[in-house]
Amino acid sequence: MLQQQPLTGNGPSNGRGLGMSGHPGMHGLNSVHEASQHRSDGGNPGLEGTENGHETRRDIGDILQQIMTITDQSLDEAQAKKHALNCHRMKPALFSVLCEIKEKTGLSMRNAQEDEPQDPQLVRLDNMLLAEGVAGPEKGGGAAAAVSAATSSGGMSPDSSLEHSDYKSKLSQIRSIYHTELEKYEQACTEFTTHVMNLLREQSRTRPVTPREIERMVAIIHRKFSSIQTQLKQSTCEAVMILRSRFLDARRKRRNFSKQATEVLNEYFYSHLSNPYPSEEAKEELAKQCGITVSQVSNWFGNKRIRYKKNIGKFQEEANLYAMKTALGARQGDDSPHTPNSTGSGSFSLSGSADLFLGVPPVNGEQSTYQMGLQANGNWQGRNSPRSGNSPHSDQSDNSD
DNA sequence: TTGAATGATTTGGC
DNA sequence: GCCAAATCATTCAA
Repeated sequence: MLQQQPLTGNGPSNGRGLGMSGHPGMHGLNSVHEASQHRSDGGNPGLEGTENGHETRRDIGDILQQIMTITDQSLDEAQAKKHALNCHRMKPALFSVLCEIKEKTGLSMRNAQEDEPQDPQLVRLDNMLLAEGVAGPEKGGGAAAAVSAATSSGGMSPDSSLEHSDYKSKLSQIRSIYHTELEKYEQACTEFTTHVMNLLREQSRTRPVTPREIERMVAIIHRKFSSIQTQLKQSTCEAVMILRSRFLDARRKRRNFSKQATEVLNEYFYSHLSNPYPSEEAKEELAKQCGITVSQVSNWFGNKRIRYKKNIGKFQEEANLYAMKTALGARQGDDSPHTPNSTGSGSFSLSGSADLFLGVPPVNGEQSTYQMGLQANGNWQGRNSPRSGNSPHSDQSDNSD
């Protein structure tokens, strides 16, 4: 992990005895040793406490000589020698020169690797986790997203609140695990970084370790831990996706409408059999009464029309039932003040109009499609095509089309 | 387990 | 954007 940079001899002291061409580490120091020996007037190691330049050079030669022989000594001797070297008065000067050389050569080699842009995949993962309410402040984002998704697809059934709380609790679990793991990684990263920094500081007593080098090392560690975090984020995203598909897929979670809701819809359908196309306003009203969405009302009428048309005979009994029921309601309405919800039809104009009795079979039991509101060509009465400009609703003045 | 019922989605026309 | 028609996917009763 820690690399001793080759000292190439491009430093400021090149040509003055500190040229370290071609060999990393101690080989470089060997060159220093040789060079200094050449320039130390045949230098005699061991001379100390001198005041002129010659003796200074002898000092350097002495230090280098001691460094070169330190590995040949026993551990105790080496420790003692190391201590002596650290206390040597020339040590700081030599050390700073080595640092300077290393800094220059190291920077030129590594500049290209730095300041790399943020990983776009990580950005996407972060955004997604934020949107799902897993990352960032807990504000019910996931649950809100769940509700929004379910509503937009028309899948909000009356008993969906239980499922949402289940979804919410599962999402909360994922969130909790994610944050615990993230915290663990961050803690491990901090601990490891501190450890490495301490090691480097310790090593800096015996080899040149620049602050820049420490910074770079910290950056490398952070990058490594960041890649682990990316994996964690990816797994979390997958878990959220699975959760979403399990809880929020409208098809998967289809629920039959309540009996009362079906009754309301059927009542409207059979009382408007000649033209079973509720206006936007009527759909909204029906949706309100049934506790479903407008799009669900549209779906229901779409399905009902097509299924009714395909098999009128099958729906005959149902049609009669609702026709009689509504007629009865209308008659009661004549006798007493009309109660909008008495038949489940709310404020609709279920006036026992002609539509109503189109569904009642003739006495002889025969039933024509015309009487059922369907023309021979398969179109509904008053509705030649979906794009007809006039309102298809015989008893509803509005037409949102 | 099976088949009918039913709500949702897709496709194509207008 | 709404609708018809076909289809899918799930629920539910036998």
